[in-house]
Amino acid sequence: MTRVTIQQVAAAAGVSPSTVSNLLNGRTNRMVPATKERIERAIAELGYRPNRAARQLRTGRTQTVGLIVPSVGNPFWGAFARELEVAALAVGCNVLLCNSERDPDRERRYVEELWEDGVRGIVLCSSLPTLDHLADIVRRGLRLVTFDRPAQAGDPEEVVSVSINNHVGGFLATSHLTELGHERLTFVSGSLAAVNRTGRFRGFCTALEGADLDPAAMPTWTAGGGAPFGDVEAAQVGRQAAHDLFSGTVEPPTGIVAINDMTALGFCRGLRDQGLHVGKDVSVVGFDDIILAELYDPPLTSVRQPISRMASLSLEEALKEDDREPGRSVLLRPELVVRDSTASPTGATAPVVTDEDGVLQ
Amino acid sequence: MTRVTIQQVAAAAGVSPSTVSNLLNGRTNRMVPATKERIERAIAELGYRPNRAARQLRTGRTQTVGLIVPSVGNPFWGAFARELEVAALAVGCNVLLCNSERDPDRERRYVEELWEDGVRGIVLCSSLPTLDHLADIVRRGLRLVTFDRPAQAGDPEEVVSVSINNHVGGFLATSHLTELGHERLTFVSGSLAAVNRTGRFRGFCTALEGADLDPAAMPTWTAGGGAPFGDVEAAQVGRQAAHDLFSGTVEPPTGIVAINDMTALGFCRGLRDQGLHVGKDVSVVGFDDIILAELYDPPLTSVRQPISRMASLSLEEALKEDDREPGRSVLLRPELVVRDSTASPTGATAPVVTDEDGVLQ
DNA sequence: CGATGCCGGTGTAACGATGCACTAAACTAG
DNA sequence: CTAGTTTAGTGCATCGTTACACCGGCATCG
Repeated sequence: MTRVTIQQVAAAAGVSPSTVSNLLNGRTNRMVPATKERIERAIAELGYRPNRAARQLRTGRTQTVGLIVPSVGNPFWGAFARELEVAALAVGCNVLLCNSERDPDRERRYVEELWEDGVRGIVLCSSLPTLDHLADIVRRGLRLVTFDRPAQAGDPEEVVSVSINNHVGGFLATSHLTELGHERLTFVSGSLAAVNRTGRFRGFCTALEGADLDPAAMPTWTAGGGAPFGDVEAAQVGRQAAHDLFSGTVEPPTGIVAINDMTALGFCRGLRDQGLHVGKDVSVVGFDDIILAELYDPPLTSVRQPISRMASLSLEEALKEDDREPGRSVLLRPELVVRDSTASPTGATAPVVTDEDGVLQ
Repeated sequence: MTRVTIQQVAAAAGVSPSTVSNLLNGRTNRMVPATKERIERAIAELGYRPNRAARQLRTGRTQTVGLIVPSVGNPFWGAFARELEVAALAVGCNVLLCNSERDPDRERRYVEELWEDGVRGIVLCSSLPTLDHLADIVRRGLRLVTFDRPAQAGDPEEVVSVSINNHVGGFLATSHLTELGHERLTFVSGSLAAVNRTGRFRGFCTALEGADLDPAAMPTWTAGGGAPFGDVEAAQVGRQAAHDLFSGTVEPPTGIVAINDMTALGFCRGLRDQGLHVGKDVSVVGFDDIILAELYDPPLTSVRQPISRMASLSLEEALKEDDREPGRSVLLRPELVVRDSTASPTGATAPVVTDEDGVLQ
């Protein structure tokens, strides 16, 4: 019931608390092996566990990293959070999870709070175009890693970013469709001025141009500026898009590139609302390759993010103490996973199916 | 950069640190309004924020609750985590999230760690049949709330539980199918000896009996005892089940009740693998009503858990200080959401069948 | 041989907030 | 007017750990 303190251990081992502390902090070179062993035995026998609060009070440090995601209700972020925790556990860290709901105020509040709580670093999944609202905290020494948001021109240079190459991702998704013969494509995303969105859209345009198609001639769609859709509501965006694009007078597209899988799935749902069939009437490519992409009917073609690798990298950067390499930006290459939601616009050809396990542990 | 301390505030307000502390802890009756105001102004001007570590070291308490879920990679748990955070935020609490991956060791380690870190309470999402591995910690004063796991006979009496009435849920799902005219039903779940599973299965049986059907005569399926499927792999379970049930020599069921939506979706995927159509050839009912149930094609009929309400309740119980009402068990009523994955068994006759005799119960 | 350096380890003052025990002043009652 | 009580606020020890400064003893060296 009463917690064991370092003094009790010291007493039991016949040394001073300082020596126990030295052992605990890896300064074993300052003691003879026999002493080390005595202390270790005492620790084991008494079941001693250092008191974190005391430790933190003294050092100002924690073994915790903060993770701020738009919403763990979104399977992509849930999966990422899980991977980050796995990585953290492996190096004895804790993850403190926060949902920003893409609210800049909330995001800032969380960053401040985490910083005040002395986290070692923060992995921030934000797509805000600027980090101005965090600049001062970063300057004061916060170790910040942005995920899924490549470094931008105006960012504080101390910030490190980890993300996929969105341009390539958008390109892969789009050229897959053009290669299948599609000539009328639409890029579907929420109205959020998200950074990853512009990259993906640029890739979309590049691929179109490569296929001698004019991006400007494509039917376009963006969420109405009004409601700033959250991450869980991403599906709503897609559904709305399908309704708008296929119920108007304008000739609808035959292929869709969605900003993420939730939006893509929502879009598929919207098509169904109107009796249209994904992979036959319309081809849809998603982004992220969440676990549900493969389960969907039809299984969704998607651009996969190497989530596990990205989680380790993010953690690593968030924990780095000194050898700061400011402005470092890690861009990983995404991979297109072709499934059944895409086909030639004739609807006749059956595409290749790549079935891979998406999960690890 | 240097953090503001309570002393600096005290100096600025011309009082002693004790008085500031008194204000901070709501003991405002011990000071004259003018003083209170002066202190408040000083706090605002200096931007003072109490140091949590120091506070915790002194008091032994936190404003944190622990949440242990099988895996936030699973959308159901992701959604729940999000709701709990919303509830916590409203009362100024933090949530420390941990993924147990349904590993009892990991679960125990997390509980211990959280307890040592002084969390105010823990919301544990475990379906383990016994809580013996946590009994001693609970006796030592841990405020433990189990979610999605109704109280069991051998549980420590201090434990409070919040969950839906699984028996009712299983009953609703199943009687929906029998009312549609289905007479051959199978209950699909992983092999985990999860508590919610038995409740749901009992509801399944009750409903069958109510429709004059014999549970024992139903084609059964349970995951092979070997691999203990995790939560993210729940979909695999369903897919496997579909393969087994519809590729053998035994006459397959026309209706399925799955232990949760992920399994249900996996099952649908498995049906598709064999060219069968959900809602036509086979009816499928899921459990949880995750956001993707509605997006699926066809939209999935599912038993909805009132997740938001359950989150507030869980938090409330986890934070309660004194007025313990031991062994309290809150059972909420689930609700059936009928969508397109269920219909009358008019469909064509099913293929031939094999037998994978897993045993239910 | 005295000085120097190193090894193995200890003493102690914090880190920042809390809350009990205490008190000076003001007020109340008899 | 004195004793008792309330009001408004203070002093100080303390939570458990850390890290810097220090120290005695022994080996080495010029």
